[in-house]
Amino acid sequence: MKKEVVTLKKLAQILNLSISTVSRALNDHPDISESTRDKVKNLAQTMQYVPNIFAKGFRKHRTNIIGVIVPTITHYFTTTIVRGILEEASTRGYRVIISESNNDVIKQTEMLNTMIQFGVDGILASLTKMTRDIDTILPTLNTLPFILFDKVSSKIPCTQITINDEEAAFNAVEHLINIGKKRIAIIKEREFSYNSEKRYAGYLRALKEHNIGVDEKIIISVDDISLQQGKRMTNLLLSIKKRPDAIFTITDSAAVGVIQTLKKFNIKIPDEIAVVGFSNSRLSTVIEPNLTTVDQPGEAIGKNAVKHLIEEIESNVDTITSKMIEIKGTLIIRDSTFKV
Amino acid sequence: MKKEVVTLKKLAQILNLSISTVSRALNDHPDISESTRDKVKNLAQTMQYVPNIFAKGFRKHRTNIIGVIVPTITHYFTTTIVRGILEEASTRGYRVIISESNNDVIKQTEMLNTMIQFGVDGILASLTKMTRDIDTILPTLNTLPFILFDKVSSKIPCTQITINDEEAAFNAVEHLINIGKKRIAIIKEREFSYNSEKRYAGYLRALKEHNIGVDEKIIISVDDISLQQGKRMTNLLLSIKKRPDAIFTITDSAAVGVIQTLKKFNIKIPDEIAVVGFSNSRLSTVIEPNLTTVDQPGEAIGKNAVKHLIEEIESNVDTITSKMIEIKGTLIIRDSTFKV
DNA sequence: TATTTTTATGCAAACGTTTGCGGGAACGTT
DNA sequence: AACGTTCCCGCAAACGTTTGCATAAAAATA
Repeated sequence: MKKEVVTLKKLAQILNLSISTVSRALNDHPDISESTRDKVKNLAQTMQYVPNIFAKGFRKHRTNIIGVIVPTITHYFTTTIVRGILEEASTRGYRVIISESNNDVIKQTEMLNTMIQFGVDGILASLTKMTRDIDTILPTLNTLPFILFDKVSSKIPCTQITINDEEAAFNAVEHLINIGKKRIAIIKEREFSYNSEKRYAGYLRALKEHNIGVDEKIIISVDDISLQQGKRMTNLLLSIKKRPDAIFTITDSAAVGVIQTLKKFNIKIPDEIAVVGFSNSRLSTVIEPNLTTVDQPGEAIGKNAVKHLIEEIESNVDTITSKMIEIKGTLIIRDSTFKV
Repeated sequence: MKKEVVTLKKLAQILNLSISTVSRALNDHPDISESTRDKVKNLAQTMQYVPNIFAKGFRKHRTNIIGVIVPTITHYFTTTIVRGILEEASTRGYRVIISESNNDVIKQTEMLNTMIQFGVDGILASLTKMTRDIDTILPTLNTLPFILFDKVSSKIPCTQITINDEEAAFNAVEHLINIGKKRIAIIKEREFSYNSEKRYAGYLRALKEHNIGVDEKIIISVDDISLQQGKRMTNLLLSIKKRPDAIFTITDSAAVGVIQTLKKFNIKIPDEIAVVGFSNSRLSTVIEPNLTTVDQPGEAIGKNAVKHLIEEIESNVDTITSKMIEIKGTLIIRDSTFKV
């Protein structure tokens, strides 16, 4: 069960060198001659020396671990981001510990704290819906490198990585206009959701640039966007006098709910009502008609987030200028808006 | 930027005690009087003392981190397991580092090694498809606590946690028989997949117990089961003389492919051909007709895995008897097999 | 050759914690 | 009064690394 553990001391004894020399040799310290460096490295290799991470972290106050907090780990889009994070972190020699806040602010702050006291080198977070509670985040900002991704908040001064929500939504709505739709409803979340607001802004801009009036009646805000809400809100939209001829939802799953209830009422998609979602989740090619949606490059977001976080971690300057980085999402046109 | 860090030494100075007394007080050592214990704990509380995890891990050879390796993190079912793992680990005071092997054996062993040398207390793994390469796993078995979940292998002597694949598949196929199907095809993976084999066994047992002959022609094995493979194999099944009247796929996404191509040929589901999947993924209620499938309690699997791993970690006996734990999956009957 | 500079190495402290051991004080027992 | 226990607590070593400083040997310079 017990393996003989190889330490610097052991290597030093065998080579008749001091511990410090061995340490420096392995770390490519310039003071060490090439010959001894090689000798040391060779022995380390053959004896399978692995540095004790704890002694190391203990000395250098570095753990090479980054913490990741996401609201919901079961969302497909989130997992693609996580994949990007894991990959980039791994190639850069960092480990990743993950927590799921379940959209619970209390949990989220707990996680922040345990991660910090645990000693992560930096934190990557996608926020809970209740971003109003930014006070719970702010203290960590000047404790360690901290970067937001996907679900971000403009009120928190740190670098943030998102997709170009506004622009992507603009493109989506413009596409609806281009196919002749004039009365475009939107199903979005309430003000607290950063992404939702951005997409809403894109929606508004598209209408404005094409001289289409805004009708509050077909702007639906829900607390918790979901497939079920998509269904309910569609019922609501169908009940008003002047029905919309297109529905843009800020989420694929809501769009699925929309389509399902439209079909229930035998409403032709896209002729009578077109539907656009957001995310390009796996559902979008399974629902019929296939859903026009915005593909979000999750892996790219994850990789970028890690890249910037590690830059902050490894830079020794104190003041870091926060950057806002937008990764481009692309509109994917399918049958829910475009009849072949 | 720099926070004054509170250490045992600092507490000791303030209280006029020795470092060791403070340490023991915080760890509830019986040698310490109640009064000083309280004093120490109070001060620690107010000064927000947090133990340096590295000094601690360095001393005790414990990290309170468990490593998790999964083949694909974007699968919904996997994420539900991960959710269970995260939750259970968190409540038990463990952190979780995750890696994704992408079904690459080389990567998988690399990850095992980096996790071990990093110092995790134990590892939870769901295997790559190529479980034939168990040699890459065996060495870690007597290095540290190791438990398999979901994608396991009977050839590896360690405790394993799965759902009751055989039984669940049996139930699924029996259900098909009960609704009058007599010629039931199966789309499965090749022999290397443990889950697939188990489900296949359940399929065979159901046929046998109901005196239905086995026809090799409608037993389809593929290397890499997926939606596309579901489509292709359905085409193949439709091309043979005596068509099946039901198709059981060991995966939901393959079942979706099956349904999509059946619909393309205007084959009535379930009247002409019924379809059953496995997983109860989100797709199963979006595809039409809704898919009959087996719900797998991912969270329960994750929690159980963590529970047993931590038991192994914290038990000090050397010899651990491996257990095989099966979590029950339940058949969910929907429109793809049952006409309302 | 004497002196300075360069090169290569070793010594020892430090990081924050845990823990075996030793011992003083208080108490109870003869 | 002398002894043995029990109860608390402190000393100091140890874990494996890194690193500032010192220093011996070699090389370069005068």
